[in-house]
Amino acid sequence: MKDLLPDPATFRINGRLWIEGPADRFLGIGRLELLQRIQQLGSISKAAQAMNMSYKRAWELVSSMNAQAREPLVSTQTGGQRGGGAFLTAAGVRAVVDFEALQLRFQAFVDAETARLHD
Amino acid sequence: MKDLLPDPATFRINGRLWIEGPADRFLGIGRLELLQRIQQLGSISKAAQAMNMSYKRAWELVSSMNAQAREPLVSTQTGGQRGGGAFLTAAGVRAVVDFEALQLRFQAFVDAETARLHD
DNA sequence: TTTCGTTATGTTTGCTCGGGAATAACGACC
DNA sequence: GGTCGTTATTCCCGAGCAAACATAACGAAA
Repeated sequence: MKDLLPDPATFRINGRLWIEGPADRFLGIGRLELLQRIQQLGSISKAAQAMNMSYKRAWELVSSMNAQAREPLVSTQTGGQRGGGAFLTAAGVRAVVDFEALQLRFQAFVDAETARLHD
Repeated sequence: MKDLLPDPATFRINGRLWIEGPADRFLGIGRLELLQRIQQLGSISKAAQAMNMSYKRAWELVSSMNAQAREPLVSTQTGGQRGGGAFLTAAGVRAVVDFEALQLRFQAFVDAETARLHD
C-alpha cells in the first residue's frame, strides 16, 4: 500500500463514525462535542459560540437528539436568573460517556490502520 | 447505550473511512467505486454515467488520485478505435485491492459496534 | 416594571460546490 | 478526409444548505 504513495509518512487513515436512526443521524463527533460544551458551559448559545457554530444550528442539533432519544439528552430552561440555560440529563451524560468510549475504540482502529499503512 | 433509544433495533453505527494526504483526500469509498467501474467499463465517462456522476467530477477525482500517487492509478488514452478510454495501472489495481480489504475490516468494526449497541 | 440573557422559531441572505454546456484535441477506422 | 466517442478543460449558473438576521417569549432580579 505505502508503495503507492510518494511520501507515505504524510498520509493517514481518517474517518467519521456516527449512530444513525431510521430518519436521521442521532449522534456523531460534532453532536458529541456540542453535548460536552453544553455540560461545561450550561447554555446552548455559549456552547455554539465556543464551537463557532450558529445558535440556530446548535439548537437544531439538540432538538434532533432530544426527538430521537427515548428521553431528552438536554434539558433547557427559558428565562430565569441568567436568562435561562441548558444542562445534560442523566441520559445525556450517559450518551456522552458511551459515545466517547466508542470514539476511543474507533480512534484505536484508525491509528492501527494508519500504522499498517506505514509499513 | 441502547436504553437511550426508543427502538434500538432501528439504530446502527455507520461511518466513513478514507486515506488522506497533506493536501487532499486520496482514497475513499466513492473514489474506490469509481476505480472499480473504470476497471470494469474501460472509460471514465461510462464509469461516471454508471455512478450518476458528472464526467467532470469523475475526471477531477481521477486527476486528484493520479496527482497524489507516486505513479498514476489510471491511465487514459484520447482518440483511437473507440474514441479513447481509461484503464487501471498495476498501481491502480493494487490500490483497489488494498482499499477493498481496508474497507472490509472497517465494515467488520462497524458491524461489531452495531452489535454492541444492540445489547 | 424594566432589564437582561437565554431559549425558540421563522425568514432572508449569501456562498460554495457540483452540474451542465461549450469547446478543443485526439486517433483508429471506414 | 469525415465520423465517432472519448479525454481534457473552461466557464457559467442554480440548488441547496448554513449563516445571519429578526422577533417573540420567558422569568429572575433589581
